[in-house]
Amino acid sequence: MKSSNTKVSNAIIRRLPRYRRYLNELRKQGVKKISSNELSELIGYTASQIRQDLNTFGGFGQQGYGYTVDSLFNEINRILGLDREYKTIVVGIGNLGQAITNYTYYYKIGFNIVGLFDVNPKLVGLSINDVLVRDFSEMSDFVKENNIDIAIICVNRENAQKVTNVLVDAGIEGIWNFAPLDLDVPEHVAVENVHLSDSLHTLSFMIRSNELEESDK
Amino acid sequence: MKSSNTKVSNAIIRRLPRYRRYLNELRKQGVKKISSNELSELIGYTASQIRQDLNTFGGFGQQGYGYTVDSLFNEINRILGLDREYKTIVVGIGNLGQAITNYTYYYKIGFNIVGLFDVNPKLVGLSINDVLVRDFSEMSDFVKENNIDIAIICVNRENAQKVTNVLVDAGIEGIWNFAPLDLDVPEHVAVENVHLSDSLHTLSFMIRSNELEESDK
DNA sequence: TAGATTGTTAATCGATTAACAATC
DNA sequence: TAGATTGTTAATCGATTAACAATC
Repeated sequence: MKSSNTKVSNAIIRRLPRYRRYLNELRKQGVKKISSNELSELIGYTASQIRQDLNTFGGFGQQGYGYTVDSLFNEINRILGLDREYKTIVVGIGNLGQAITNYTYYYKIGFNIVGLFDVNPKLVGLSINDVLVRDFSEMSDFVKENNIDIAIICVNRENAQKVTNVLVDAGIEGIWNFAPLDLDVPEHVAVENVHLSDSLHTLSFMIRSNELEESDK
Repeated sequence: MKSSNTKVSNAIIRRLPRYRRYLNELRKQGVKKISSNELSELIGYTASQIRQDLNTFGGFGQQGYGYTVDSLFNEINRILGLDREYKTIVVGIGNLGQAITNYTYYYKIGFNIVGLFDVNPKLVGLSINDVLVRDFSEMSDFVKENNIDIAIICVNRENAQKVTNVLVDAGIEGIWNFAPLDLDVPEHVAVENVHLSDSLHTLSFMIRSNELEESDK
């Protein structure tokens, strides 16, 4: 594996989880080996790009043979940091927060939801999947005392930066942000945005483009 | 506005909703005019890129003055296809489906949820925001009869392609896909994915990178 | 060994940035 | 008019693709 301080381009990072998804499927189907050409057919990236991408992190293949599905899958898991567990909290337990909590709880191995926080007294005291909803005022201490790695932000736009500041001060490592704004954080804190509005607007753009193309004919 | 068949790069498309978001904020704050330099400061793209991006669609500014916030906001709305309404259905009314339904209903003007579908008899017959949950078997006819534009797919991985095929046959224009796979659709159908797993794995990668960098010092 | 396929270098393509003429 | 700032062309940079030598 190459030096960790070689900055990996964003384009590659975005492709990694996709490689993982397809390799996982192949693995489940019992496929043992795959060549960059076969993978290309499946994923839709060029074989050349696949080889380039993988070689950013190391030589995982074997000339004349291809890649062993299982070991490549494991390598990518390791690259993605999925070979460990993350202590995770959710902030903002409204509709979306509850759904994301359940989603993460049931489907995301390694991301352990250990705390839920909200300001709404109607929610504080309730439990979701046996995890208690605590008052927001307790969050800072909780993050420090339990060495929380990741916070999932599901509060509204207006409060998201304030929540973020508290999390950063308490030593959070990563934020999965569902609030529709770009958070201001120091460099050592990772932020991944899920901007649902932006995504829906992108869909709208594509539909409009298709319609224009149709009417051009 | 330039010809609609000039293919707009994906990079630009992804930036458009972000322009919209910042312009909307400025508009709400009562800001009347803005230069590409000021906008650059705010959004974090270079002024040059902003001018390039906007000029892909037309000359919306005025030399020596800048851009009028209100009219630029309106132009971008139009470019994004947000100057119309979309008849929308949600397929798969589990936890995530319900959350997305509520989210879209309350926050997304123009995306009118007019139908909900599921196979679960416990859900069929219920209402969310006064919209009835119907059995999946009724979906195809419903889409045809009501000229549905957009379907939001919140079913599981296993059923997502099957659901998609029915939607495509019924004449859907766009799909907002929350299932963790890449759907196979004809070219005239727009698909926008929200791959929550991929997003979380990207966050994991970034956290790991930061940790490696830290330990390198 | 011969064939296959990777790993890697070189070429190409596209996107971003810089520069500046046009013009409000 | 002078100053400011866009719109647009040219230069640069980075990412993708092609080619092929290395090697299993």
